[in-house]
Amino acid sequence: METFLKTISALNDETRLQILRFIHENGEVCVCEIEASFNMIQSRTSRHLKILKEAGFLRVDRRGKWAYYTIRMPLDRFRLECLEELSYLDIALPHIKTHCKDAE
Amino acid sequence: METFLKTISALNDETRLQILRFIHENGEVCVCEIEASFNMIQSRTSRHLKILKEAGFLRVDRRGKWAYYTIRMPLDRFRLECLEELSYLDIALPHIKTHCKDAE
DNA sequence: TTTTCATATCAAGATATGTTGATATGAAAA
DNA sequence: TTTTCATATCAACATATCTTGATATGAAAA
Repeated sequence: METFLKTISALNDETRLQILRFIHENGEVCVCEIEASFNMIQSRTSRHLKILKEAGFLRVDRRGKWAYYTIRMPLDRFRLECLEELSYLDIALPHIKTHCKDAE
Repeated sequence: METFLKTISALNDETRLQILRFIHENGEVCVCEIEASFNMIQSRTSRHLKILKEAGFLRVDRRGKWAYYTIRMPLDRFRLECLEELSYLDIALPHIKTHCKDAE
């Protein structure tokens, strides 16, 4: 019950649905790429990623100064269904951009 | 997107998950039965049923003074998946009771 | 080392959602 | 008709969640 509610409440936000689908489509992305692509402030980006991670949708890989997020695999049946349903939705996603010094 | 969020947010509440599963298990129930079984005040019961109905999970059938709620059929794939996932959860459900005058 | 950069966390305010008690509606019983 | 009962809705308050700006952490660069 608790786990299910955590999964559901992670999906209960338009921004997170966009981020989740963005990662699903772009593969591994770092926080600064989401920040730049969505034009969102850093604390907000970080918070949403944390919620998606703790709900079991994402995993992080820290390399150097960066944190790379990907869809956690394997996903259980229900989360996979959610992701699939998400992929059918009419969501306007930004193109991937970056602003890390690293990339200049 | 809007529809998906409505579906998700309807599930984002422990009370509604209990009610949804209660109806799934008991078939057609009237508002007063939920009220009595869950020992909940009427306005609260009514509000949650409305949210579940507007999210596409339930349908109402009004007969005389009573309103009978059932799982809406057919359910689309995603809502069905949610319902199935719900059926696996460890949720303590009350036994069905009634308090309608009608039943005395 | 000190500085810089990417990310995480926290506190405060804004907004959304849930609960309750009171009232409205509408159908059947008296 | 008037009353009673089942249900719906509303207003007020309580609680949860989101957003922002400030600060903390930790790794690489200088």
